[in-house]
Amino acid sequence: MKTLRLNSNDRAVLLGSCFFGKLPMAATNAILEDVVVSTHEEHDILFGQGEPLDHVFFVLSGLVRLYRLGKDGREADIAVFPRGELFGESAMFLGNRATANAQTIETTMLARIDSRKLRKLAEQTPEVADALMLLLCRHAQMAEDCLAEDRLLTAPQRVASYILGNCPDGITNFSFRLPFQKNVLAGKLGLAPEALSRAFSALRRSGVTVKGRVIEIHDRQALERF
Amino acid sequence: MKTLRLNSNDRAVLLGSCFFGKLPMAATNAILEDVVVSTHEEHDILFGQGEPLDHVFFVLSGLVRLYRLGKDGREADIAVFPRGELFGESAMFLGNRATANAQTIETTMLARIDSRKLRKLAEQTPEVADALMLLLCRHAQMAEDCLAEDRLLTAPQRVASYILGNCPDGITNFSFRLPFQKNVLAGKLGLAPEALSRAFSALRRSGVTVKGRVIEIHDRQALERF
DNA sequence: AAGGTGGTTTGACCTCGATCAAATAAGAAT
DNA sequence: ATTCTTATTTGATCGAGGTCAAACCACCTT
Repeated sequence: MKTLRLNSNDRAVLLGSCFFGKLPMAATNAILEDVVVSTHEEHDILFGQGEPLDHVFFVLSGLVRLYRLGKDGREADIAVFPRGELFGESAMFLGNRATANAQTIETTMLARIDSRKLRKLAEQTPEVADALMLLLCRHAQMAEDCLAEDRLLTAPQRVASYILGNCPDGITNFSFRLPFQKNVLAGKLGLAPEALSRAFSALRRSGVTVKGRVIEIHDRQALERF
Repeated sequence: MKTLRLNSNDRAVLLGSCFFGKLPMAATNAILEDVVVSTHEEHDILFGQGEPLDHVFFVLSGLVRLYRLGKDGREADIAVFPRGELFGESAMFLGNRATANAQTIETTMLARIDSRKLRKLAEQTPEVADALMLLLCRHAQMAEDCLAEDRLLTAPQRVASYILGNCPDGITNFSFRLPFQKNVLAGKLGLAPEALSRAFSALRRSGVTVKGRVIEIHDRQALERF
């Protein structure tokens, strides 16, 4: 891990992100003032569950996985964060202890924001507090969505739902590229890689074609019915 | 459903709760000023997923279940809220639309707080914003915990974990009464009632006795190892 | 081209928990 | 207490998905 300073491309990513995009310039500048940038190899461990954690992380590039460990060493993914996402914010409200493990999935650049400072800023600036509340809310929704899908849908249905979530409404014919390895998608959906593979082949009958990382949809309706 | 005004017992529950307990008196009073109380039969539907929702709910007494519906009509519980808990806050940040269905599990009294007002108050009062952030964070954690348990633990392990969550640390011999029907516990743990029953009987071998709603633990260690 | 290396797929098997059906138990009402 | 109704338990069966092993494939290096 090497630490650097923000370059102009980093600034663009930050300013274009969902969190910073809505903040007043003054607040953004105050936060960015003493941000630290760090680069990580793939599979770097960023922090572990229960460890002290006094920053919030912003993904400048790459991919990060949040997960919990079972007693037997098995891992359960809680969330995956691509570029432009902020994570680790819950530690800020829970005694500065991480509530999960975090690991980079690929080479990644992160901006670290001091949580004490962010929190103080939230106290003084309603917009910052509001952005934080929205962030927390979105993360809660992500977890609830996952939970509901795990409980209500079969593996092929979860995959169909993921595909549809990447397909603009009203379009029947569509194709896109997975933003990560199938490996990772499997984890995110709570499946073993084998199960994901079988789910894809089950969806082939509903007009889904998979070539490497590229997914093609030929019949949106069929997918929605699945 | 009948609507009433706050009586003194209601006030006590509100003031003693986790959310209101930490607020400055002025803020609490401002919120309570135009709270509306409603009473509900068991199994009353409070709101449905996607419907407009412009309050936040506080449970004065009774029990409320938050759940999502599958295409086939099956239900997946997201959370269960006993007396003293606040719920429905996420709608406030997501366009005033409910993100799940809510139903009373038993006869229930609710206090309804106008979300516009609460939000305005959060803007003006850092303590209110802070309490809201903590609430959102706790709800996110609940969902993440559930998700991780679903993915990492078997049914008996999840039940063991639930029991341990109700047992003070360091005590080996302990007994408590379930705060709701087994039915409800099953839903909360993402199990069919039959599976919960079988899980209990599997735990009998680890020193857990179940008589009606009363759970007895004779060997905490054994339960933790399970 | 040959050989690695690691991701993905396929096959075989097995376990967990859902489901359906039936038996019991536990409350509630009379 | 007796009866009625609603939980809970138990039994039997079945299917989804995990696991292990092996085949396959793609991409990279030499």
